[in-house]
Amino acid sequence: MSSRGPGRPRSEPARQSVLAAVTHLIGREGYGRVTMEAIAREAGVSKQTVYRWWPTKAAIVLEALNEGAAEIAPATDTGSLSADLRRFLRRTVAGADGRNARLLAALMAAAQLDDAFAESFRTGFLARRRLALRELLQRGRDRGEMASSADLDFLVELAFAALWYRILVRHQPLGRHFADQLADTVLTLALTP
Amino acid sequence: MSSRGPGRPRSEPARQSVLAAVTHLIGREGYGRVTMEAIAREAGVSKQTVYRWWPTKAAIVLEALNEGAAEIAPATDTGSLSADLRRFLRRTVAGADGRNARLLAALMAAAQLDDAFAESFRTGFLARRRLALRELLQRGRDRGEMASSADLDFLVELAFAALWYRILVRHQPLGRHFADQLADTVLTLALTP
Amino acid sequence: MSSRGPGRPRSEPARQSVLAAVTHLIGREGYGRVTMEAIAREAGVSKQTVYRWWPTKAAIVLEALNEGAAEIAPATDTGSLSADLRRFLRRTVAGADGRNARLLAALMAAAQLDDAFAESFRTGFLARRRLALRELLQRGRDRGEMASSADLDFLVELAFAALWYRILVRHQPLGRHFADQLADTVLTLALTP
Amino acid sequence: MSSRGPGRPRSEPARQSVLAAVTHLIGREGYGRVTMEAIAREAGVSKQTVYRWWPTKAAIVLEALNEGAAEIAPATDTGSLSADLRRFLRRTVAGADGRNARLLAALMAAAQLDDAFAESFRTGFLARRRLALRELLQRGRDRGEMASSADLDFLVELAFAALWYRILVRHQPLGRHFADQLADTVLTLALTP
DNA sequence: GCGTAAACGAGACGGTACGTCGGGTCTTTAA
DNA sequence: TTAAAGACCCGACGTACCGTCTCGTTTACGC
Repeated sequence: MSSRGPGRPRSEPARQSVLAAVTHLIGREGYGRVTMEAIAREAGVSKQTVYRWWPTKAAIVLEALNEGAAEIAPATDTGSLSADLRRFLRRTVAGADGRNARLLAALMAAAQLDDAFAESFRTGFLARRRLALRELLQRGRDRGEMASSADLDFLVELAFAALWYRILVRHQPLGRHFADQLADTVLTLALTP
Repeated sequence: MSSRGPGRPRSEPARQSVLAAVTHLIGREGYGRVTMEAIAREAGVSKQTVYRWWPTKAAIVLEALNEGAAEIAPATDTGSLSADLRRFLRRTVAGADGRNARLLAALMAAAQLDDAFAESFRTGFLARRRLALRELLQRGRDRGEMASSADLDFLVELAFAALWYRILVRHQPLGRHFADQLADTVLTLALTP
Repeated sequence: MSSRGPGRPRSEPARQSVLAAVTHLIGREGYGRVTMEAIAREAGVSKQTVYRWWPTKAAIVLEALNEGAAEIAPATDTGSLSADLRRFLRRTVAGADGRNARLLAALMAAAQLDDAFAESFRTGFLARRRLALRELLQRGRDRGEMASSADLDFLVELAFAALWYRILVRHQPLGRHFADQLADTVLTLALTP
Repeated sequence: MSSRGPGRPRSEPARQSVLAAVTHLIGREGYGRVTMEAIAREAGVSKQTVYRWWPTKAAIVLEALNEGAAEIAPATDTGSLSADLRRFLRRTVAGADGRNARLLAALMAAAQLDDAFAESFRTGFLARRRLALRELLQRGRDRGEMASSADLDFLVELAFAALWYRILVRHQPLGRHFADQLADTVLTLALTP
């Protein structure tokens, strides 16, 4: 059933130690100073094995981020827009803190340097996260908790923009207070005609 | 007064052709694919001359951006918060469009890769622009055009966050409509207690 | 009798297609540009199968050479030193021409690069061929067709040296004329006290 | 006069330490086990510098050989064919002994693996050495010390063939005795009609 | 004017990392 | 047990840029 044809199967330990290595190295050196060579060395894996499975450094980081769970905060439906929003943003902000902040910043930087990666990052990562929040807001609008004239896409963009600005500029902390402030802001705008 | 001691003076043509080269190359290849080597070649200048005057690629881009004018939009005082805000954001958004968008995105990416540059970018570029907008809002508050409880720093952050998100993600255009939408948003939040 | 124990028997077609592949590839690319990888690919055989039966590229070439017949020219005894010599050298020169020249040159090159192979090549290939000619000369001496002071080993060495020089340097053709010229030379020296 | 234009001049120490490194490494490891990487490392020179000046390993060896003096034995004219021949072959054999034997064998091997190098080796190294001996023999013939029917090219080929065979096969030593034996042989053949 | 001195172009230098290739080995499924 | 397939670790390949270092040359200034 799980037969995968002939040939030596891919080494799962190798895969995981590469992901661990990239996370560790970026935390220690910063994305820009991490090389494919160093990743392979740190992971105890040959360069060839790295290149066999990932085309670029950014692709490894992306997989490491997805692996570390922190999947998109599931928009559990509490029945209240306000509560849903608070919960979603708290989870999202928490997931972008600490070690992950470095990885996320690195990905956004990589997207500016590599057009091919930018495309996959935009549609495969950013857009999916925007969509999750948009559906949350849509539910609120369907329940009549929002001015019908509200521009949902703009509100979603505003929330993620604020989050990314703190990730990239790092002049203010990411925390519960920030998440709640953001939720209040979105709610205020949603209710204003 | 203009005495600069003995020795051959710095070549202004060389300086300008480096700035032109970096702008041209980033537009054509993208920041990540541009090398110091290529900049010198394209500018018809020796590598040494480049390194004599700029420590990093990012420093050249920063100077090219300042050179191309587009200084911080001067917050001319019209007497009305609404009008000031509209004017400021329209100018700022316009200055971040087109060719400059690539340069700005490159700078933000460089800041993620190089901690030393990040510091100077944060305090010398981003903070100064935030300050300009903050003073504009402060004037409005002093004139009583705003709820006294409004969090000015947060509003400023929100405006620039939205701008940077579009610069970096490029999923929606930067334009007059976006600037006005942003101005309206800030104003709404400023008036809501 | 032909029982070779349990298990799948060695594939004769695989063996032959490896030998054919190595001959074909060396003719097309030259020994140095042929890789084990390419041999396996060209032969339609897995790399493991190649390594299971031959330790090195040179070993394959050596087997290919022996396979292609051209065993040591048998020193048929005509009763005359002159005729024996002529016949032996004509056959030997002919066997070193054309496609085999490339293979022989490759073997001599491999012997310079790999000491282990050099040893087996020296004693298992070169020495056996020298011995064949030496015995031919010895028969002539026993029959009194040669000055008793003649240094047989030196004459043998001279003949093969001339042959190998043409194989390796390729500035003059290998042919019947060359073989006869060589035979005359050896005979002249054998007769001169 | 010796002006070499602008730019940093080539480093003579670097050049010489590369030549020394290649000689040392080949003596220690054998030509086949020496890599460009190891040459650069041993010479304390960057790989780029090696590749800037020599296209292949063989080219370095060739230059090292010419550098180590041992230029073609100058065919000083003693007035006697026999004496000239003896002197020439003694010098030539001596120059092919010891450390140089490894280098020469390596060059001949490289010529079998790389067609481009083969060409330059054949015409730039081997042919020039054959020519020197040919001129020596020609002088002898002009003085009437040789049968007029003698095939000079064949005699030259025979002498160098014998030398190369010992270099490559290494079954007998290169020494004064061998050189004299060779001289006697050539002389005998030159005198026999 | 004439020397001093800095900036300039050219380009070689020691390095580091790139992305690829091939070497041998190992691990799977199929015959 | 052998075979095909193909992943594995390893190390070298030849190239691209890095930032630095000589060179010879040019262009100001101050004596």
